[in-house]
Amino acid sequence: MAKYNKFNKLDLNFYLNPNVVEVARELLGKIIVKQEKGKKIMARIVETEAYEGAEDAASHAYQNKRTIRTETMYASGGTAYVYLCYGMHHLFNIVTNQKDIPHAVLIRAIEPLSPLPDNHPKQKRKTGSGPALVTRYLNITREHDATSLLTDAFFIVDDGYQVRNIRESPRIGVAYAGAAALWPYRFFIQDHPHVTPGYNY
DNA sequence: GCGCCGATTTGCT
DNA sequence: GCAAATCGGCGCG
Repeated sequence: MAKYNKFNKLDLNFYLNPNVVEVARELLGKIIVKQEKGKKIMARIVETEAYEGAEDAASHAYQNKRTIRTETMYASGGTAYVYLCYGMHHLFNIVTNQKDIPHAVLIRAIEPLSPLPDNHPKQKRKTGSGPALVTRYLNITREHDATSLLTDAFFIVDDGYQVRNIRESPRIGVAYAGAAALWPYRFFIQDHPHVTPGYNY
């Protein structure tokens, strides 16, 4: 008899994968679950980007650079890396690979699976259709930086959803990164309505 | 519908 | 001082 596998939490082994590009692709279709103060919010991942640490000029950890901000990238796989972008937006990344190898996957867009709270700020774009809108919907802030994704409060599950049309492209907003700016490290579900506007091709 | 630009912290020169 | 893994408001015509 087949085991009923409907909400299978991703485990440490998933996050320790040494190939961060593969992890970025595999995260498409997975569900982020966050439970805090009695509220549960779920969202399906529809767009990601891989950041390949020391060898990647687009990464905060290029050439193994260490700062207060990026120290979290050197944690073990399965850790959340949340940082402030442009002085006002929180961006959520998932650290991968083993400790001291600063690989991470940026969650660029999600499809909301829970209702919006009454106090959700009104916005122009679709809910979750950009990296800062992902953290706004899920209430992810720097308080979650360096926290584990293997707890019961904040984790990712595979519900068996099969992603049909995966597309790839260069990453967004990293034109300064020389040759790395052209690497096909961005993955998204083709024609999904919550992918970053203007980049669904 | 598009392009310009401001917001506002972090990190490097 | 300036640019950054961004977003939304404004002016244009």
